[in-house]
Amino acid sequence: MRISDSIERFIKQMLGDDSPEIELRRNELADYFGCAPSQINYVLATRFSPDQGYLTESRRGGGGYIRIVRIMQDDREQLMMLFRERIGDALTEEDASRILTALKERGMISEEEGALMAAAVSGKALSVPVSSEIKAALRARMMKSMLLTLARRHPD
Amino acid sequence: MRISDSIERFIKQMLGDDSPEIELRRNELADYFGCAPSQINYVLATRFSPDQGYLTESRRGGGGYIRIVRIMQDDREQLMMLFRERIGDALTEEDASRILTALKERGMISEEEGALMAAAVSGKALSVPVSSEIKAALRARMMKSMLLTLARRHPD
DNA sequence: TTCTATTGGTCAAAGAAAGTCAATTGCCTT
DNA sequence: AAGGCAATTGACTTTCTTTGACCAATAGAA
Repeated sequence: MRISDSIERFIKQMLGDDSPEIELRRNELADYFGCAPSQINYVLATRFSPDQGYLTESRRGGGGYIRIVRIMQDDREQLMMLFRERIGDALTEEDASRILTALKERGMISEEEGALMAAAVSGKALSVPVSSEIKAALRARMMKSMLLTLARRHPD
Repeated sequence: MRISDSIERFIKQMLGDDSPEIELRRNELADYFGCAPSQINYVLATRFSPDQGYLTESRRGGGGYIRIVRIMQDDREQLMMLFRERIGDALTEEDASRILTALKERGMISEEEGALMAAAVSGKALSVPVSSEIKAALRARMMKSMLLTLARRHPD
């Protein structure tokens, strides 16, 4: 069996019912599975990506760690739907605005949160010399990242 | 557990209750935590800098001390200061994170808003093929845009 | 006033993680 | 058998922390 799959299973077990988030040492884990440390990053990238409903943060240096957060099931399903069907890999400012309005109407985000998110993806904020394709990709990533972050503490 | 974090917590606890300023002996503290005295300076530099809302003065020689003062400024003024002096045309992820921590500590933004903003400027959200200079410029613009949005709810 | 013990400051090096990326390997599929 | 995608590895990089050697200032003693 593939090591990556074992690591994936192991992490998902740790993330079991009770704890929606865990912290681990990259080197320890790699040691435990007898693989290269960078393989942990590979597993994280391929199986715990934002698009799959997970957030990861990390810190280097002494006392470093990797934290993995799983978004709640309910939120997750709704978000995945939203990600797949409305956001995808690119987003215009208008689309972003429409999505935010819809979320506000459904009471999923507050007025303030919506305003902040709109500010973040606004044309003004993104007025740097990059192509509009890249801007659209940026908006998509930012929206997903922000929505996941909110979902983390929004256990509906 | 990182010693620097313990020292940080310890100091913030002393500052927390009622006194907006405290005085401490560098050597005593280092002794207490069993670390090199210069580590106290490290903690001060990385966690109690002016843009994090703290001022420090000190005196050497017999009866020497380090004084740490939490500076409380008018919210709006604080935002403008950040705007002008702290955020220029470029911002690293770490700088952004420090600013957000400071804003949270002063109660100017909520935990959620901070997380939202951090998510927006995070490396993951910005992982599109553009140079790091452009990313830094983006972060600066986004932070300004979001801070302006916040400023609207802090009328004089 | 000068000397000295007592503080704190600075800076660079070493240590401790984690991240990145490209080369290789292995496993299907055709 | 060949091509392609997924997995694995390791060399190199970046970031954060800890330590120690050496420097600077100050109060008090001589």
